[in-house]
Amino acid sequence: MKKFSLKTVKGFNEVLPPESFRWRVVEEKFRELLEGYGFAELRLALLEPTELFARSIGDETDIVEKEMYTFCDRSDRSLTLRPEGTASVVRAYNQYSLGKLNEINKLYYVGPMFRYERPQKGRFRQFHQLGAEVFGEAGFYQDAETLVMLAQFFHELEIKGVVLQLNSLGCENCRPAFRERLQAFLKQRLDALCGDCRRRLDENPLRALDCKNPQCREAVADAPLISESWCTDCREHFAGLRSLLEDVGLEYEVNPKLVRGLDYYTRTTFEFLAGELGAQNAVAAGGRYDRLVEELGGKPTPAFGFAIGFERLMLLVDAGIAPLPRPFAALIALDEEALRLLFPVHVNLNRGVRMTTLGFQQKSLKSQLKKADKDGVEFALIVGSEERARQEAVCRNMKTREQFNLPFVRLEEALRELYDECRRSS
RNA sequence: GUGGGUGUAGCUCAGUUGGUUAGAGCGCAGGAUUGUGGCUCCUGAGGCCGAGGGUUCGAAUCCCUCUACUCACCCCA
Repeated sequence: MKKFSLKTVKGFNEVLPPESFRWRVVEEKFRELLEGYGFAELRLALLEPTELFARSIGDETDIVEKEMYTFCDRSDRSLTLRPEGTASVVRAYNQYSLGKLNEINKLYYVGPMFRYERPQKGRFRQFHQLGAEVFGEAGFYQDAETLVMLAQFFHELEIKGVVLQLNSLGCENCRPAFRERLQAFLKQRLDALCGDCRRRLDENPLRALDCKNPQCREAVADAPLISESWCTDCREHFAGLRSLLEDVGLEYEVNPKLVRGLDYYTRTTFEFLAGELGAQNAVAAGGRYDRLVEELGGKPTPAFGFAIGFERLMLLVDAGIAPLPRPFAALIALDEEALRLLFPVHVNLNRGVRMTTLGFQQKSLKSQLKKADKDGVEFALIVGSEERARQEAVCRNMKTREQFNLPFVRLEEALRELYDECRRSS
């Protein structure tokens, strides 16, 4: 490998053709689906005041503690490249009083996020998320609609083997009691816990529940479950969601130890897991966060949201889902005069559709046909001195090898007709 | 932050116990056919063998350091 001194920063992910075409197709499907459900796009700042993330995601989370790209600008303000989207959406919701424009707000976003972690499969420092948030709906119908919509997205992309896991973290009324119970339980088993879990015992004991450390897993195997502490409202919310999902036939697993790494979640939390992804197996995740809008200075507003990891999603999407765009015909000029003749035809045909290619270097007919074949065109239109004498181009069907003549005066028209004919028959 | 693996052509990789001028496939360019693609054949371009140091008569090969990439831990989408 050649050594270049100028290259991308470690973990900063770039998307090159032909992969970029596939990204576009998948992103377009996401937009169509979301907009069909009444979501509107939000294009937000990538850089935010650091305190926004500290207050929303939580001071004690790994993201805030050690994964943020934080720096001071020239006026010594602490800024952070967004590590996730929800905080910014909520900030915007409050800043622009979006709740006053519509009672219900359904918003989505697409774009890069930044976390300073060691890159590995399905994980980068700059990565991309497709995300959405709904504000103003407290009931479980909203949870169910969003989950079904996500399942439909995976179905449209023909992704198999994605499993939905569900849990409920309770609410401000019942979670504190559970926290204390869990803390008491964990304190009895302090010796069995890993350093991280011990450290988080006071601030965020719930995290011990989904710690991957084998010893911790064993220690919390018979820990009290949050479901035992749910208040009536939380119990009804979760039961309502489950029965709705069953009504529409969306399969799921309840995972009572599913705890999200961000502090703002209440009640429903979920992950869509894909075994193919290896260690980073969550392709989408999210949940309900009924307190966050208020905590960031807005009016009390219930909310539900999710994010999909774009890179991880693309690892699951079969290449066949997004065929590469192919030009329809190759215009082949064998000399300078032919090139001048074909150039206007070329530029007139390629508006909005990839109709033609035209080589400017007047290479041999053979090499131009070879190129046309590689491009996968349907027809090759050849113009050289013989054709100019006749005022007719040779048009070659690349599949059947049949050739016929097209008068110069109606080249554009004839190519359009051929194109329409091909599209009808395919 | 902690481990493991790997760096040889644009890509995927061979390269024997250390031994002359470092190879293949694919891709790219040209030709076999003075103007007809896919198959075949021929030719060509393209390498500081990741970098630096050491051992040796001699290093892609052995040793050390660094670096990049990668997988995993942690955590997350």
